[in-house]
Amino acid sequence: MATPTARTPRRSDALSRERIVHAAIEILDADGEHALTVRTLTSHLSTGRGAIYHHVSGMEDLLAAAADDVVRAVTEHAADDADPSSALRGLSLGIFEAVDAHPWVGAQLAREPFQPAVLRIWKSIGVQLQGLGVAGSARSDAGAALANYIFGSAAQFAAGARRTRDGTERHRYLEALAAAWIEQDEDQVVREAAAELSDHDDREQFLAGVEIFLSGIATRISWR
Amino acid sequence: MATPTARTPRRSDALSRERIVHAAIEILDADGEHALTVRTLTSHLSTGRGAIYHHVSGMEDLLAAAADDVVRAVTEHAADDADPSSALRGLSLGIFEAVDAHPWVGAQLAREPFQPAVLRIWKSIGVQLQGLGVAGSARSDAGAALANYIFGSAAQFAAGARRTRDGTERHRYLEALAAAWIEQDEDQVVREAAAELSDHDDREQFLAGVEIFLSGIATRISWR
DNA sequence: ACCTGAACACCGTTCAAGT
DNA sequence: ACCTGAACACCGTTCAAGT
Repeated sequence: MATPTARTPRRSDALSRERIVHAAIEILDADGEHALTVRTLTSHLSTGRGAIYHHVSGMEDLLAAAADDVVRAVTEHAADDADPSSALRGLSLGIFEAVDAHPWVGAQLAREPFQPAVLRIWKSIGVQLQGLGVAGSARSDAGAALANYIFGSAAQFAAGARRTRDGTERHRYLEALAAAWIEQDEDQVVREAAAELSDHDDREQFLAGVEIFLSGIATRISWR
Repeated sequence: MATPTARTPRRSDALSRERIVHAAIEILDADGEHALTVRTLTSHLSTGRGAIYHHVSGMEDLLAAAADDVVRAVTEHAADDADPSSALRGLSLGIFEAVDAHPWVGAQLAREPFQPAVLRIWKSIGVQLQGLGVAGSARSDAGAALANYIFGSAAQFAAGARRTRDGTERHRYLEALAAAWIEQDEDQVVREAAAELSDHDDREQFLAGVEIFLSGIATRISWR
């Protein structure tokens, strides 16, 4: 008996960890972190509530796997660059842009230190620091400094990106914030910071921080 | 008619924002972030569920106020130091120690960029950078770099502190983690990082990162 | 004004029952 | 083995009713 042609309609694919993680990323990207619940996920996948627990251990595992998917794409690219310093710049910027596109990743990276996505970033940084000739505990220290700077920045930017996805809304939001800030505290340092706030560029500021870090490392290497 | 003596038993003080925030800190310190719910809080205060909403706007406000209480104690101390660099070291270490004592603060600082505790830290850093002679957008950049490094570190350490409050448990945990890590990835960089992991000191590593940023900032000042 | 506690509209996870 | 969906044990917030 002849089997049906290749375009036999397979109305629902079997559930798998991969399909679940992709569905989670879709929901997170479309409607944000709050929107991902077991209920929205299983309805998106047209399946029963308990079904996902055959493939992921729970919500924590799912969020970690989703973030790892996004981060993997970045760290794989970063390995291309031959110069360690520019590889570190590229890696940092890649993570910044991934968080900009997927704000939930920023919050997730700060949540759990030993999740796969975080280990992946630590390793990428470590490889490049090795290329710079930093070794032993100096490498751990430098790696931790850059990684924690990236995670802290990612969490802060993510909160901003969540609130204001378009530019003009963002500008208005920051101006209102700066005004409220000055009203609360008249100190000159606060006033100047508020003035910088509404037209500063997150991306430029983030990269400036990476340069500060790289300068700091370079100084300390030359001390040895 | 004589009023009763001063030791008239007032069995329950009136509710206030301050009392609510203090009760929240007690619960957070004693049993961790998961333990703070409107139900545990109101039962701790022997009051009705809705009562707290007369004094705080909700859970987010409450957590932000609790973190601000802890951070305020640190930033007030940090202003004492006359030398800006050592004031920045002292401020950083103070926040590290506050997070060590109150791990929930680490998670909270990464959650929301414009909460009072975060603004307080930004301002303290800004004042000291002004003392170092850093001005304009260089000050924003340097301030953001150090602040985001502190926030990222705080979130990572907090997760560790949450898991392992005593030293031997911690050491065992890190050794198991290092072993799992090596098993998953045999790369030499990972192997070396794992070897550093189980006997590294979070506090020393954090302070090493502060030095890297201070070196980087100093280098860039001398460029101008 | 302040407080109460029931009601509302949700959560993540488990598990007996089905296929 | 994989999936279903009801049940369980929770959440934060609101609000009519009390004082």
